[in-house]
Amino acid sequence: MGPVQPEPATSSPGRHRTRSLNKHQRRTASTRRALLAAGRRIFSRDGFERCRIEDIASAAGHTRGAFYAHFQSKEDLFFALLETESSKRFTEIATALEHCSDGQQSLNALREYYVRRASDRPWMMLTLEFKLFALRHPELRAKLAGRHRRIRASLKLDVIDRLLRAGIKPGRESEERTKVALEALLNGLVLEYAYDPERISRDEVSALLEQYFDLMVRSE
Amino acid sequence: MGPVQPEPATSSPGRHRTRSLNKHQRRTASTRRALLAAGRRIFSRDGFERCRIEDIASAAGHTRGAFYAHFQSKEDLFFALLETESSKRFTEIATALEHCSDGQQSLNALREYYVRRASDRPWMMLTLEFKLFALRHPELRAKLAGRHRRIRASLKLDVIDRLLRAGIKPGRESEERTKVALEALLNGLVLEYAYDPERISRDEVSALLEQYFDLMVRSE
Amino acid sequence: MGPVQPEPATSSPGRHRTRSLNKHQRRTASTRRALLAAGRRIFSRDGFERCRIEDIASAAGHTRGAFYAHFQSKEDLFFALLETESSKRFTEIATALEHCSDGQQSLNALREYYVRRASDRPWMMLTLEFKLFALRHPELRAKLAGRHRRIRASLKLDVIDRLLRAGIKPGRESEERTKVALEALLNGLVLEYAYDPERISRDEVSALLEQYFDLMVRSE
Amino acid sequence: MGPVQPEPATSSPGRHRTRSLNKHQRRTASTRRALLAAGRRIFSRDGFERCRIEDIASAAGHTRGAFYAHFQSKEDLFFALLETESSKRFTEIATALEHCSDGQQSLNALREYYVRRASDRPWMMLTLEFKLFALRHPELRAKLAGRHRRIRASLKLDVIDRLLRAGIKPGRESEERTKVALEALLNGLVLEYAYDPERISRDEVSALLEQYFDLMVRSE
DNA sequence: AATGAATGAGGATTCATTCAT
DNA sequence: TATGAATGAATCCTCATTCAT
Repeated sequence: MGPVQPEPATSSPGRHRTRSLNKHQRRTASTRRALLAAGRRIFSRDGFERCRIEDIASAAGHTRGAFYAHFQSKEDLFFALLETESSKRFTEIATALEHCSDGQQSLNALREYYVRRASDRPWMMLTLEFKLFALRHPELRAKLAGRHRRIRASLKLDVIDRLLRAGIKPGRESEERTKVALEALLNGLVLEYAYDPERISRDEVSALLEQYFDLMVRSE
Repeated sequence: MGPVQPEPATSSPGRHRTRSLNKHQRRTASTRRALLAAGRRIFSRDGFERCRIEDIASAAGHTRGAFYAHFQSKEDLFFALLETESSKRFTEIATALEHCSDGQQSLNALREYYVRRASDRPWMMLTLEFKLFALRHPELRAKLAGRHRRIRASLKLDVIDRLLRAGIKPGRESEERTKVALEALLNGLVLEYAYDPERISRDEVSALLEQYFDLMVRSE
Repeated sequence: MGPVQPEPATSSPGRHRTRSLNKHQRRTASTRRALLAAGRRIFSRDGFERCRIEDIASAAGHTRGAFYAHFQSKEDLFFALLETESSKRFTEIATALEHCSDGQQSLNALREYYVRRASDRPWMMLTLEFKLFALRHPELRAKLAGRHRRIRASLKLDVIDRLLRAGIKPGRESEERTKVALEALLNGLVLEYAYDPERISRDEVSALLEQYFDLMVRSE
Repeated sequence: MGPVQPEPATSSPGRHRTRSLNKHQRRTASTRRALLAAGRRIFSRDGFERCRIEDIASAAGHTRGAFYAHFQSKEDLFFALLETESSKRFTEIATALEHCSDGQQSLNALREYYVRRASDRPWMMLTLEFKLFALRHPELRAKLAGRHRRIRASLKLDVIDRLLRAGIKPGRESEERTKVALEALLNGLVLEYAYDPERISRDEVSALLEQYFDLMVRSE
């Protein structure tokens, strides 16, 4: 993706062709992006089984044909979303943490990021969807888990681990356990809030998440 | 058929009919029960959209026809499950609490019940399924919520509310908020455990639940 | 049917059994009658293909089981209806004609009967249904036609032929052609009236039938 | 694809798209036509209830999927047939009448057209089918009648009314009544002929229709 | 004879996917 | 690359018929 960037205009005759290709490429990439965005929205709204490819395509302003020009199958888009969207999130955290000078600041940034994730309902629902998908397609569980692992590995997220290790009460919680627990409450609360917003408010969700983060992470 | 009767004096035609009906009824009830049990299993395994009626029927040892003799549609069975299974759970708690003599005992029973629920994966997955269903069928959300409310109302569960009110740290948490939060973590952890049992163990799940229960409920 | 009538009470011990059987028979016959009546109504309302056996049974105040105790299949009831209802009609005409002393009176009776048939919509629709059935089940057409023929033969309807022969304009129309034409207009008008009663009134239907009868039959 | 073009100057990309669309459109239209033709044939042969969509599709040389790409349901095709076929007939008459110079000629054309309609059995059976459908689906009767009315209105058929008014015996018959009666006999005779061609011949049908037309329409 | 639960074949419809353009 | 018609497998649901009672 990176090295494909063109060196600005050298060969005059090839130039037109190159530009035109770039235009094509740009259009292609934009279609793909649109499909991914639509997939994110429709998958999270309707769920993997229920959503129709036609709906995704038309939400992206295209037709089924465009979909199949970019993705092999419904599943393929689903996995592509896992990849791109997961990367996006992880990059977000990494970027946020890079701007912090000390551990305390980092921990605060992490806490804030954690709480704010609850507001991205589409992504939360999609996350849920990935897990449900894995549960219901045992034969693909390994594949899904593998991708997940690869994504994490490709982004040096050990920063978080180190942070957590620094933050968590010594000897009481493993980082993994902490992450799972936080993830679990986040998932659960978002679902409850989506299910019945009158039963619990957005602010209450935030407060509960903060409280739990502090319980699980803060040293004291 | 006739000579099977030990007391010939009372075998009036009316009685015969009654017995025969009972046999019918017994068979009917047993089939319905089998279908509900199968539905519980298959729904929680495959999800509402993905599961096929045929699978439910044959898991119950019957054919599609039998299914339709008892339920109008997949959705109908789904709602019937919400009803019967929810009732079953609530009755369980109520029964457990009735056997307690004081508040402390009751609180312990509640805590134990809460943690144990994590082991009933089918029911937990089904619960998740109900919520997802409501999210994805907005037109049926009201119906679902209404049923849920009616079920709760029909079982005097204010005991729990009173208990929680007694247990929770004064002024910090409402009972409703407490219940939602506990439900959320339970749902989330069960899902994570189901998704990847190697990432977190059953004991860790229990420990996290106990810890959170104590955080949310115990007065001090 | 005729010789089945019991000789009134001779053998004392058998008597009870005979009576009881008669009761049974009477009830049986009554169920059968009810099913035939219901079949007539439902077939003419919904058509052969569309109507459900359950609807017929419940219209007769019974369940599917009773239906199958009396008829082999849907088709069987249909043919039974052809038989009983056709006989009923033919008997009606025959009876009406028997009470006439001369040809003119008979012709008038016939004319009146013809016009009045338009009011028996169920029977007219059923007649249509028989014809459509034959058209759509070529393999059963012969069977249907055969039954029809046998029914006619069993009732000396040559009276009508003789009458028509006397009435119709000499040398212009065969009796068969006359009968077909009259039947055709009757069927067609009843259908039109049923389809859109605002387009043509019941009185207009009668008037058209009378007019056509006179055209086709009256000598002068 | 490109070099097939004889005139390279005009083959702009826009044009290519237009041609390509036309080919698509042509194929689409042809499939639709084939389905309508097949529907006409199969509906009239088997009836609305009895016929299977698969039979219609394969009679058109396609599969079920193609059917659903063009029509929403069996009913949808049925209504489309009502529309296209009715229009076709009405256009036929209108065209025939346009070529007539005086009233007498027009009346003869009308008479001839009326009698000839009896030979188009598929259309006659379909007409019957529409009426039966309306009778058996009361909730759709208004819709059907509405369509029928709209079709008639869209084709200035008052010519016929004027004609009939000129032809019919003064004061005796309304045009509407005349049309209904003629339609009724036509329907009825076609059905009888289809039911048992040995009972009445095609020539006899024609003769009866001519005779009735003259009775109902001719001034004298 | 009558009930009604259960069967299972049949048919409508949906939708992921292919393919000609 | 993108379109959209067409395919055909998959699945819901209906209903004639059977069968234990």
